[in-house]
Amino acid sequence: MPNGVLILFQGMPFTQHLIKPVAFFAAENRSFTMNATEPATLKTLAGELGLNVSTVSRIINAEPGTDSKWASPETIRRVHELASARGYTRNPHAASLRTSRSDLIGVIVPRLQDYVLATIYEGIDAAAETRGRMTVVANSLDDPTRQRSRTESLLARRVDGLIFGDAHIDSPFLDQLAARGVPLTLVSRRKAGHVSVTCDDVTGGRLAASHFLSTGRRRFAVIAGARYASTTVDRVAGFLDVLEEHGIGGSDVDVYYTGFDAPAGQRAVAELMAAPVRPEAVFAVNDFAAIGAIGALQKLGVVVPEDIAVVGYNDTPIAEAVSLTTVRSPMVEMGRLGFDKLLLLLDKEVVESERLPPELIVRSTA
Amino acid sequence: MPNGVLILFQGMPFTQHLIKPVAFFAAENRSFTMNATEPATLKTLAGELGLNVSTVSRIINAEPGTDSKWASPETIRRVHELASARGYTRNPHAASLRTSRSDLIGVIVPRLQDYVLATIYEGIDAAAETRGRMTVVANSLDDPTRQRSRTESLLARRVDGLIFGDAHIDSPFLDQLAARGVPLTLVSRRKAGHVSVTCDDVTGGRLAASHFLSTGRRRFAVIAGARYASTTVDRVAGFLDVLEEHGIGGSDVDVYYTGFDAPAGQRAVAELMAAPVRPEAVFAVNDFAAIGAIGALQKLGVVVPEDIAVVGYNDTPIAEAVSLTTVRSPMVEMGRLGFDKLLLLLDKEVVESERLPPELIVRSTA
DNA sequence: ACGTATGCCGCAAACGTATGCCTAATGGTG
DNA sequence: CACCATTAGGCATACGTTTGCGGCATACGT
Repeated sequence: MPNGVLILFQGMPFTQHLIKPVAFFAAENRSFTMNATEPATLKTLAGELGLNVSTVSRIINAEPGTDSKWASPETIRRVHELASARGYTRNPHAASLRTSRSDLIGVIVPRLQDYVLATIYEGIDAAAETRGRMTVVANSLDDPTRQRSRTESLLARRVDGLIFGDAHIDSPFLDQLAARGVPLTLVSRRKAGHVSVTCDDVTGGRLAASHFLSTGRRRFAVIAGARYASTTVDRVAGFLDVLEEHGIGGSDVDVYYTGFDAPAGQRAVAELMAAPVRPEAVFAVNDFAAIGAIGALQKLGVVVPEDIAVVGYNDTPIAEAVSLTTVRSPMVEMGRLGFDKLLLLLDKEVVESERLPPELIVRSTA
Repeated sequence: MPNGVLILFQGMPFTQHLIKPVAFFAAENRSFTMNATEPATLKTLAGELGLNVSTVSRIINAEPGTDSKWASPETIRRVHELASARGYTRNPHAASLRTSRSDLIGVIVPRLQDYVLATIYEGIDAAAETRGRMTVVANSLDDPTRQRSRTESLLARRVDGLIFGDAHIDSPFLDQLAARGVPLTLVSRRKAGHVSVTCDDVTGGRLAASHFLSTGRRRFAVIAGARYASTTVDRVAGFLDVLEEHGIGGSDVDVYYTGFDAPAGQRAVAELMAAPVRPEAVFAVNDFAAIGAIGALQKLGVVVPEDIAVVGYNDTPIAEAVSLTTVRSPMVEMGRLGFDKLLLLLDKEVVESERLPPELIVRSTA
């Protein structure tokens, strides 16, 4: 048998994904013929090295920086060398069982199909990746029953904490969860009594209104989402505030609570064009609703922005593509911060909510 | 102390999420004062019931249908009753450690921001939910390095199998993975040698071409995505096939490999309008690219479809909103089937790839 | 009456890791 | 030389499940 030959294993049973190509050593009368069909564990490493599992465990878990006083530099080198040669990866289930920490974070969003939430989730996941955590995401569809059931199944998987992107401003669900001691943070939507990272949506609504006023519009419609979302409530409130400050209100502004997607925008247009008097400007609390609205308006022969101006919200790529004037919200950043704050919460630190500033992006629809 | 009083615990330490409200029983001289700060385990249940953990385990794991011969009906009732009273949920880490199965499925997609992949993932997750599995998703951004690293970290978490939505038709990565014995299936994109569930993209391309021909167009452009994606390759191939069958080719059709999103559509238009002669019809292999293209065309004063007709692909909601003619692909179904086939694979069954039929949806852009 | 089948359940050993507590040898100090 | 601190590890247990292998009754067949 040749010395130090590299043998590649193929077509191994599926439980052995983690085995990497392994070098056999056949020296003199002594040869290690470790059972290559078994994935490397602390025990197998320790056995080969003539060490105790506890020693190997401590060496492997030591911070790379800290000069651990648990072993000699030589031993540490040998351990790391063999570990990487055998392709050792810690069994997270065993570790979690021992430590009762899973390093898993659950994320619940209304729907990943929604670009906004998908982007926020990317921010969460990016932050998790840098911190060595993994995330598990679930769609609640904003349905209270599903919110509960998906939450319970994530907890049953022993996630360390939860991030909600689907908070309902009027539901006791999150309060009950917090009372049970579940660490959680909120992103995108806020709710009193919980740590949240949101866009400053009141300001966002104000930006839209101010822009319309500065271009001389006087009659308005708002295409709003669901009433239970703080995003809807705050954006509408900010918008109406500014109008009121300029003495506009009452019959000069109509709010349509339809939804956050393109079809919702179409439905809203169908409604508002049926009203006795047309608005001169439409504020949609979501880009997709805005685009749906614009599509419907154009189909009716309405020219945007000459006849009716439109402003959206979030500044998704599609907004840029169709040249939609919109309010930019920091989606990725909300996700990142939402995750970071949850981590602080898990460390028993005190954490405050945060509202990130929006920015008006003027393009050609308003 | 009152009898059978219901006590609600609030503000418990965060490790105890799973404890549900617990009923204390104080009867005569005997009173269970179980340690309410500890989550229920098989041991605590068994202790309270005077049974052995193995018995409780077998009862709890028995299929609800099968009349297990492991315990008397009365005992089974008592176990289930106490389990639900204590809010018992199995510790999945302990179970996985024992069985070396995690019931976790890893999913890797180019990017969840992409509506198409997000929808496919929803199909996967929906299927997983009905089978009692959980999924973990990661973005690869179609970057080979990230594909590998995200795959390895999912494997390190001991997923039972993987579903890829980002297969590169020319990369050996998946082959290497399969050779290591990792069970996997592909969705959206196919690759020779692996089980995949895709849309019949060749047919989809043919549908688009036939439609253009039937409305009298003779000069074409294709906005294609990345060359490494089978979706690009197949859709373009089907499109060109039909043209060739009608004697069209060569300088009468240009293919622009830009990307799958709206900005890619804009870039492609910038290129194709700079060419010496304009196309009469544009086939975009993705709705978002199509919308980006339409936006760019309109900005240049080109009227769609009179000057240039446009057909997209996938039939996303935004297509309906802007009245885009497109080829519908069964996204959710692809996800579902991709998951189901992986489960079959895990059961060592033989599984075949599948191509689902597309459908042309004619609206007003072509 | 005796052997066997069945119903009902317990014993004990893993799975792989983390961690509190020991120990043995070495080096330094007074 | 006696004593103590440091270095370099080992021992043992617990985390919560699952599962092969019994074991003891009672019922049943001959």
